[in-house]
Amino acid sequence: MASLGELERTVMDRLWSASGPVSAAELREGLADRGLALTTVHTVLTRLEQKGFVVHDEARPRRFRPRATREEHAAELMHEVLGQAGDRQAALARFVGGVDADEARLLRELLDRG
Amino acid sequence: MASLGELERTVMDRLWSASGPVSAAELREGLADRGLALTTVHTVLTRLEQKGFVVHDEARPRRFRPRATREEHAAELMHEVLGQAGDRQAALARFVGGVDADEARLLRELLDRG
DNA sequence: GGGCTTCTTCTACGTGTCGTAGAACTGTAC
DNA sequence: GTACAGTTCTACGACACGTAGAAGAAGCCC
Repeated sequence: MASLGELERTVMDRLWSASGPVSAAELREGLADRGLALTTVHTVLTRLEQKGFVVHDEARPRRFRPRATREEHAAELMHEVLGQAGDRQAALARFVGGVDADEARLLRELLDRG
Repeated sequence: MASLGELERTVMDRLWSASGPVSAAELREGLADRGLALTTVHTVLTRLEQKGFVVHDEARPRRFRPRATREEHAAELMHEVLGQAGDRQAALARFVGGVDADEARLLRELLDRG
């Protein structure tokens, strides 16, 4: 699983927070504090696309969006981590041992529903 | 959170699989197929220690062990991922949506026990 | 349709991390 | 106290990432 650099992560955050597809120029505006060149934003987007985190449409100012929602992505990552855990059940046990009461309640609900 | 390189991960795997603390020399034997120099193993262990994954005792052939079990580590990582998920509940929902029946059963048990 | 502007792609460079290990130092055992 | 094993220091090549200029492609206006 490819991990992300600091700017890459920031860009993903912006994409996830956005309400829809975003152009490189718009992204750059959102990151104005960093004073990045437009090409820099493009490069990062291209790399994120190569890694499978981002897709773009064919419209002329290209618009980029995350391949998955932030939550889908988190869930995927969690499964990935669990998969490398050796004893999955022990890892799950440790994991649920660390969730707070509200989340435990939510988990019970979700399990009953499914 | 610092992520690991390929050899670093391999070394962690060996440490997690070991029954107790392991010296650099023993580790090197276990990785004999790679034909690594002892200093290489030491370097990797030192870096893992800097990153907080490994600790060593003060005995003279230093013995290294993981700071946490593989499962503790996985659970920590899962919490970390969850923490960056934005909507934790949505992420949890996605997550439990992806566990198989056996694990769902186990989760229910664990939640009832806690 | 020819040029100006904007967007996209290609290429490159500096820096940091990781795999790798020699050199230098330190402790242990006889 | 010297030889040997173990440890730390230092370094270097490769690759990823932040960064961006140069070059190429597309749209726009007259």
